[in-house]
Amino acid sequence: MRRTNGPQAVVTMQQVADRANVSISTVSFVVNDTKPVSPDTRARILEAIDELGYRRNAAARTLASRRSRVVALMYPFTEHHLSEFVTAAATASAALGYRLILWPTHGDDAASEVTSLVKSGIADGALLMEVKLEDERVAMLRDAHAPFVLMGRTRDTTGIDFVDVDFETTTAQAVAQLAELGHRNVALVVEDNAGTPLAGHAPAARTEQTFLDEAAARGLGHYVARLPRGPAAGRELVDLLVRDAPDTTAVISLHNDANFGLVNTLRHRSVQVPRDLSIVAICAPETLGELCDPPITTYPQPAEELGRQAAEALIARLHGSEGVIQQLIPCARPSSATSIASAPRDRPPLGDEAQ
Amino acid sequence: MRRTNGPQAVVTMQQVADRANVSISTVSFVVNDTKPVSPDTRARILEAIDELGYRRNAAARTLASRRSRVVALMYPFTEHHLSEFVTAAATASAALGYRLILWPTHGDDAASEVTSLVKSGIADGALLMEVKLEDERVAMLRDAHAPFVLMGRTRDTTGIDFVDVDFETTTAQAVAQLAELGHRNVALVVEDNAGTPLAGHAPAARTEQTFLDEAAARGLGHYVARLPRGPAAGRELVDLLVRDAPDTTAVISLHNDANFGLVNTLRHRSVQVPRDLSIVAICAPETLGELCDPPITTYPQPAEELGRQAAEALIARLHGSEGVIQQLIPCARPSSATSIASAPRDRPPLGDEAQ
DNA sequence: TTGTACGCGTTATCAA
DNA sequence: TTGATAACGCGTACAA
Repeated sequence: MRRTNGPQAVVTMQQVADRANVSISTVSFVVNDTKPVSPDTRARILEAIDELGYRRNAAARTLASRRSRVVALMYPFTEHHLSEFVTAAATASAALGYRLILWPTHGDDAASEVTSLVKSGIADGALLMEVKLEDERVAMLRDAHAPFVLMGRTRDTTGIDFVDVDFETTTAQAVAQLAELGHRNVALVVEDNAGTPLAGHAPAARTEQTFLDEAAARGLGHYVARLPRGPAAGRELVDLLVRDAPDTTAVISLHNDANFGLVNTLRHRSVQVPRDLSIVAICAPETLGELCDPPITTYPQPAEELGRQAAEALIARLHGSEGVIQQLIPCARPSSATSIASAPRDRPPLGDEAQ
Repeated sequence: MRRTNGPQAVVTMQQVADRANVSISTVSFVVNDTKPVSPDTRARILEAIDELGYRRNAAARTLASRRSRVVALMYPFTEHHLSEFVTAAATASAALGYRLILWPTHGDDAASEVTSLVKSGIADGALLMEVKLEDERVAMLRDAHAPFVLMGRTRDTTGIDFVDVDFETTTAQAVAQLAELGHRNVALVVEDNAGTPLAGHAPAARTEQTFLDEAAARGLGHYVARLPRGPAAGRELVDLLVRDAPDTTAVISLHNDANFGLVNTLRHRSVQVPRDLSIVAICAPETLGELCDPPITTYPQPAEELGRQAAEALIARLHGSEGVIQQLIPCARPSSATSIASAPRDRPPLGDEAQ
């Protein structure tokens, strides 16, 4: 950190060497543990380091070694909720001697951002958030021979390192769980990102596809609602169900905002959860379901795990590990089942309840 | 970014100079706009830069100029919700040519983290989150002559740059608003961080103090609940009110988790909001209130504003600006008032309602 | 086991 | 308006 002109000066390796009566390279060997050094010179050097408060200068190390020991986290700057996996990634990186730098990008200047990230030498590699099914950043980074790991997946993942939530497995589990409870008509709600910078993001698409496949395989009636973010989503979902899928007896939600409005609106319409309608949230923040009334059964997002594994994968790659790293992490099983129950018998269609 | 051994090589200033038939210094003058250069040599240089895809090397710039153009965001790594102001700070920094690096710290090794941040030269300055009333990081950074700006405030702010939410003004406004509606017994709920890494954090303490002062000045009965985070907080709050402050007719909440459980529990007890009890949330995420049922009137947190101003203040300081920067940002006024109303007349004490 | 010396890619000072 | 050149602090090949 730059100091305002004060008494403090930068302590250099040379000063440590002078104080310990050795050469600068010997200090380097000790500090980096790159060559054997006799016990007592090592001790003298460590003592000098301690007395002087010496720390290696990051820029000089980077310049000389051609490695910055920094990884960048690229994400669209419209994404406000940098949640737990950011911290997890930063913490894991720190544990491995790396630092995490935030790299917010506009949707439309991602190209130049990638270029400047790559060419400036600021970071050794990148973690990519909010990955789209077709993501231009991937080709750019690969062309630049820049190591990167996706937190997410593109459509074609051939030869690409990624760590992602296993939406497929989680969705299939949720559908199976509901089917076993006798539900015959299930609905899915996902975020609609069309027209936003997140358009084309993968989680909703993958979940929807798996949902349709699983429902079809089990002969279930199915309905998919795509709704924009925001507090109104839950109410809109109920309106859609009433109009287009009134026989629905179970809802799977990949739409965090909708959960609150959903249970609240159902209550106002005297639809009892889970007696009349089962609800299960997938890949939601762990505590979100408990804030609803009634609490919503949740397959919690593996946020910490995903952030940590992504950082560790990238750093392993930076350290020369070979082989493609492709890690899918399913959401944990719900810890409670308050909002799911057996399918109701002879329940009237949604919208026909006594109001 | 380091490249895996590939065809791409680092393009240096010297290569640009060679191609444009000028000296390396002239390239530097153009690139940094530090000295006037004749129009056509400038044009030749820019062309060469473009053709070669040249970018300044960050480490070399840092080493030579002794400025990294990086600012660090220090925060306790237990804080999972890096919300909007982190992105705001990162975006604002980027707009000014700086990068933001995440610096998660344990509670107990903050000392060594500060030291390494300062001495490594990785960052030019730091933004401090989750500031405590007595924060050891402040003295350390000042002793190291390292520029920093608090996102928050210590108890004694003499000569310290900070940007903070104006909890005092916001709290006073909320109390005044309720008093004008005739409320005579008001309660405050804040997060209890005793025993957590956030113990001693300032917002709760400042809000509580202002609340007590304002209530006393207006002759209002008052009650303060300090509750740990978590989904159970709202229910516990109601229990406390029933037991210790049953005449309360209005609640001010600086406890985001509690809001949901509060309205839900009141509903179950047939206490109507706002007819029987008014609720107002202060410094909460803008959309949080709308997710409750009924929606909670909210003084929204100035997250984006705070993050941006903090980053800009720090960078201004790095650019040599003089004078202490102390910026207090009040929360905006609520955009709706669905959960506040005139004080009820002759309402029975909480707990005595028909269940 | 330790020391010498060069190079990393810039910035900045001084001269031309 | 341009150019030469000395730092900046460290890593590392090579020499001793």
